[in-house]
Amino acid sequence: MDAQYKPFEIERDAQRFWETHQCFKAIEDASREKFYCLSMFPYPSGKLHMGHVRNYTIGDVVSRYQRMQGRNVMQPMGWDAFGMPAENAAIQNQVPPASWTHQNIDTMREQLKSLGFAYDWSREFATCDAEYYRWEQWFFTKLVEQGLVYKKMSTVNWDPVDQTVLANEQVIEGRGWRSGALVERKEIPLWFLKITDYAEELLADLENIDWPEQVKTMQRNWIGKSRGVELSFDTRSNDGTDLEPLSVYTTRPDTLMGVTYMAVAADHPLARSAATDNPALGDFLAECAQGGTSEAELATREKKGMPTGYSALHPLTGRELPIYVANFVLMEFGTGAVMAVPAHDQRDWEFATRYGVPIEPVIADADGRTPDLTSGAHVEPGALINSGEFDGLDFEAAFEAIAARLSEMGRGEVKTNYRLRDWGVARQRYWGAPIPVKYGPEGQTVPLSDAELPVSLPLEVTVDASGSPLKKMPEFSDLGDGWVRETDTFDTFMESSWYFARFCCADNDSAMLDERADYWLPVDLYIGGIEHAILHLLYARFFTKLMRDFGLIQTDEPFQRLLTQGMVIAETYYRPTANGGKEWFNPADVEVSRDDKGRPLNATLVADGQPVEMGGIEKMSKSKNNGVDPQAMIDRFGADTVRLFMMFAAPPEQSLEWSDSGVEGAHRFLKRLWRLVAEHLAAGEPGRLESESLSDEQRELRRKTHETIHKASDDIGRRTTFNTAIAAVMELANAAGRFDDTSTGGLAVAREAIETCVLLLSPITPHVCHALWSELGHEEAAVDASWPRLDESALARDTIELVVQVNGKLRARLEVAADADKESIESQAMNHENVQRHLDGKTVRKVIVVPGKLVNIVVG
RNA sequence: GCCGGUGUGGCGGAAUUGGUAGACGCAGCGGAUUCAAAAUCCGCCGCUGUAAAAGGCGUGUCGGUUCGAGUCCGACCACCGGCACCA
Repeated sequence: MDAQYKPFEIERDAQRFWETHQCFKAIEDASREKFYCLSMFPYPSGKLHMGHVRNYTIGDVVSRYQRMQGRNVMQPMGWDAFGMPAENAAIQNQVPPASWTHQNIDTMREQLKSLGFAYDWSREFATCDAEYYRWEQWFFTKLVEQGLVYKKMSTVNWDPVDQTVLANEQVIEGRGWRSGALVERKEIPLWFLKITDYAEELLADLENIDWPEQVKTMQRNWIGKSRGVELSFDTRSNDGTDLEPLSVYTTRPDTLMGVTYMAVAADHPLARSAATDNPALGDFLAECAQGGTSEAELATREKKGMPTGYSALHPLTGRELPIYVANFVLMEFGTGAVMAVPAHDQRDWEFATRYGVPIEPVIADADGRTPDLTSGAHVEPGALINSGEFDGLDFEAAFEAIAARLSEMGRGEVKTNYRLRDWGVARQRYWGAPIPVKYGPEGQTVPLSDAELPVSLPLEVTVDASGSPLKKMPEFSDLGDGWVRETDTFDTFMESSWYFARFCCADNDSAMLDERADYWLPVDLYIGGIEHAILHLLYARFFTKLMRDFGLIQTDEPFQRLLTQGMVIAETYYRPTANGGKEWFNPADVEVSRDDKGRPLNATLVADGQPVEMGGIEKMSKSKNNGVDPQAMIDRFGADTVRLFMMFAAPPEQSLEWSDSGVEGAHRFLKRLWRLVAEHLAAGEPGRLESESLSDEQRELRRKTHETIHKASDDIGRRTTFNTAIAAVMELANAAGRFDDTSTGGLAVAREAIETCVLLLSPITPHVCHALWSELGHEEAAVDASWPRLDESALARDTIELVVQVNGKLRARLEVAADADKESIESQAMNHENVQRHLDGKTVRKVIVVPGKLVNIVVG
């Protein structure tokens, strides 16, 4: 064989082989166990970035591993092709979003192919294809018929200069990112999907899926199930006339006697009514309507309020309570009003302290005393005080007693509440799937019939910064006879909520899904960024249940197992600029000098030799100019090296720091592996492996081989810690390299070790393993080889090493027979010279023997 | 602000169920090979200490549980992800 590792030839040949033999075309076969492996499909933003490479390498490693386990594997790929960046590019470069998107797809498809991923490309689609989104439109009309869709007023970010709706991302410090104008909150009618109808099932079914606990916890908290009481307060205007009762929800009815004021949202009807003859309040409401709608912005805003002059009557005492407007109460949330108990809620406490509202404790502290409220609220539940007949009751009893009293009076009921809100799916944008609805001359709202579908998006458009182009295209929106089309498009989360199902039967042009979906679903392993832990993953779960209830599929959950991969990060370098900003330099253009211990001293720009500042390690991004181009790395080292480095440098869930020298190390290992095989083949023909009559050295290498099979199988199959699997294979390769027994028996043991290395690595570095497997004389291609089988008998040992501790500190190591009994281990440990030194003059109080591990002698 | 996470040598990380802290790799240092360099191979490599041992210290900080804590508990600090129109 060629003594030199030539990655480019090898990779070209392997990829050609897989393509000619259609190795990765997945065919439904009820007699075989299926494995559906899916990585989150990319948004075609231009070029592949390192985050994609990491995501798709993980998926490919698992797919190829499962294939070697004998499973019928399906790994598809497609494009999440609708979204804002295409519109932004269109505004900047005067390119229609469709052609920009398709060009990007072509570029990125080529890049994916150069990485050798085992995709079934026959299932590929882009979500901007009408053949895809027509089914989404069709399904939406069915949901309308089912009563799972409705239209209601909702708040959006309004740019008063560009006259357009802005995404939260486009609101920077309360201003429009293009116009710089102060953003206003504006109410417009929008389409909603009733995800809240499924809140309970979305919560309960988390028990049945194999997801990271942290993701499940985030989803649970997002759904936010709580048990509380909904109650109403009578209200009066400042002149004493009765108004509509004010309804609130509380999870702490036990604190009811401590309510000292009420707070309503700025857009609550009560607030609006109070503002009609109160200009100062009107100004405050206008101030509250400024800025973005995002919860992060609202929650970090300075908490402000103003009295309405109206009052509420306490349902039990009849006491008059002032009603405030507060900028932290949201109309979207619950009833848009809260009862405030400043003694036992920190936010209420801060508000009351600021505005001089009374703070009255009604819950005792842990010692049963009146809590100290000088520096904050006392939020822990406890026994009631200052609450009349309810005094002394604990949280549970008080909850029930007060709820029962309110219920008797017809003023309130126990209620289960969810934090989850319905899903607003309408966007006032062009580059998305048109919402299939029309409006009649008498104000009718009618979902389109099957015959009227699909509503194709017109592709030749001029996009500018002022609103949706569809609104300005009568040829699209005007249907004649006074009928007009809806010009809003779907949230792009709609497309990504069911694409995994469409991959099962992407070629069906007469139905959304067919029985093939039931063969492949659920996805056995789904891989993607942790940033999708809530929204995308929750919407996809919801959509799955909708499709199930409509009879399209049978599965309850889309993704049985989930792997959330970490970010790819890299060092940043900059120079301060004259205007106080920073000019960022790409790590590829910077050289770092180090001291004699390898610590970085300083960095210089290669181009001019002048120093640059080190800005710390950050997520790879355009803004910090610290992105490393995957293509440049593939062109330099080959795909296998890039894949190996990405899998080796960190476990998949953690962030991965890019390191050029780490990549070189990975490349070096592949060269060494190549040479290992070449030298082994040159050493002669191995004989038969006689596992019963091996020398000690042969037995030791063979044990290492099978220990490695054991570890790598567990690491890849169960733990998905590819880094430790690779480390184990490196150890085995190092051991095989040191092994210089060239007898026919020795060569047989070496052959087994080397073939094991090649097979265990083949999911990770498939090209080089394809070539090496063939060099090792196998007719069958590596891609069709089975995963190595573990021989338990090869793991047996005669002696094992134990450590001896004295008071928990390591003092000696012992080599003992594997079957040694406790007494002999204890006496060997006691008699060890160094142990004796530490026992000298002390009394042995206890000896702990952990079989196979250690002995701890406790002395005093 | 709220929800979730992370923190171990000069660096990436390993230690899977409470039981040897630092596997594997990178960087660095020393040597071999070479006319020389690259490549390759061999050795050393937490801090401190010693002639060499022994020993002491050490997993963000402070405290606790335990024969034994990177791992469990409490408080704190720093950083990261998400917060419903970025995808």
